[in-house]
Amino acid sequence: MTVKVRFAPSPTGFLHIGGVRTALFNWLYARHVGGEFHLRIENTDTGREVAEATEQIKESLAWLGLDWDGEVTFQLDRMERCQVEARRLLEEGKAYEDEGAIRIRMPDEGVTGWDDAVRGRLEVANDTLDDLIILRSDGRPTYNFASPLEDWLDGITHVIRGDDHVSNTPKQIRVLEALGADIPVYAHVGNVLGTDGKKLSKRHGAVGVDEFRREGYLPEALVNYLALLGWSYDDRTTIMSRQELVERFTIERVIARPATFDYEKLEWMNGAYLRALEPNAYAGALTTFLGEQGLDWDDELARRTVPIVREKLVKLGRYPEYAGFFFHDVTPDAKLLDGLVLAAAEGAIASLDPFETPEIEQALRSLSDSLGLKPRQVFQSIRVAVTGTNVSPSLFESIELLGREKTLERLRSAAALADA
RNA sequence: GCCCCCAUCGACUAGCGGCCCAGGUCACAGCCCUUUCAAGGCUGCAGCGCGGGUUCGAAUCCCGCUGGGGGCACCA
Repeated sequence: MTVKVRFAPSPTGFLHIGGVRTALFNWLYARHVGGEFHLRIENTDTGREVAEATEQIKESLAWLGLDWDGEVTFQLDRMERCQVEARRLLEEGKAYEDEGAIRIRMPDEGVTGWDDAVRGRLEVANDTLDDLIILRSDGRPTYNFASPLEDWLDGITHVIRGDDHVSNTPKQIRVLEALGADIPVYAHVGNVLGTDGKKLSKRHGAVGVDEFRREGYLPEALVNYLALLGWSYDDRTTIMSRQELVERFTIERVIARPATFDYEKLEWMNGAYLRALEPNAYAGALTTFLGEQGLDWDDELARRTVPIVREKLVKLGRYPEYAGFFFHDVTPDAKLLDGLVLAAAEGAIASLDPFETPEIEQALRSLSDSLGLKPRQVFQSIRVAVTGTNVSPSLFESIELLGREKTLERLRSAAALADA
């Protein structure tokens, strides 16, 4: 039997990082076993802006590389089928009418249980189960009816979802039984928590996927990081490619406990991925990112900054402030400038030939000797003058790339600033 | 209030009765490299929530407590 899983977000907002983790686990499992991963939009509640949210969700998944099989389905499209099935249950005596709505009968004695793939045996006393409304008086199905019904129609074999659905599961199992459907395997993963220990939600700031994209995270890094939230391969492996993740992912190694999302570790991992990129791929990611940021910076120049920038950047979002001086004028802080040093530096490198890193370095080093100053004192003033900040990429290489003309120009105007 | 789930360093986790006076990663601290630094290298700090059992032996099994999370709609 082919494994079929689904990711079923409701289109009430943008895709959250917690939801993405759920989608990822489903996707990894499907790809691992060679099964299918379906995307279903649970829009039973005819909310506004459904289309926009749906597009956003699809775009986020696509960006992360979580491709789905077949067409995206919408719960709303199966409303009629839900009504047909509800009437059938009515006729079979498994459901009854109540104030215009239809309720399904739940057993009063015994327990409803299942073998959860991550939690083991779970059971709930049936007397805690109310007769669930499956069809509202206006004819629309409720979530706990439509969702399992669709799982059945789609032939879903494994339901991998968040912790918060545990209490829905016995209800859905009873619905499925009444329908005469097979019960899928359920796997309930611990929720992703914010730094405050609360379940991640819209109110927690930058948790939307598009937000991470805007900040310059690589999808590979985000995927790798998320995979490690509630799952692990062994006791020492941290960095894993998408392919390795697919090869190694099993539900058996998913744990039940909730996990706190840690931005710092994500940043570290993103930096690791960035540094591992081939220069060409790095340049591609960078220019694409800058384009998405609406920064109309010269692609060719951006490509040339890659070698001197890649070692230190943790996320692309830091690039504009770290390397922006290559693309626009700077306004250095006069307090950090030494007019004498700058004037001397201008003279020291004005006529260098070739105007390249080794020559520049040599010239500036002998300058600090002749001025009787420590290299850092000299270099720091020049750095501020040329890059506009005291934190920048390697100074000599930056000067080479910036070029003679611009460098001299900046040294000159900074010197003027310093004297003033 | 009722129901359910969870519980190892600050965070993510390994551990499925002896290999653990608990291993890895992030963070943090110190040192090194060095033209700054957000990078790199090395070293270090830090944990089995508490109390009872079971067992020759428990982070690992059982019970209770505490703590945290989730759910109790004609929401999804």
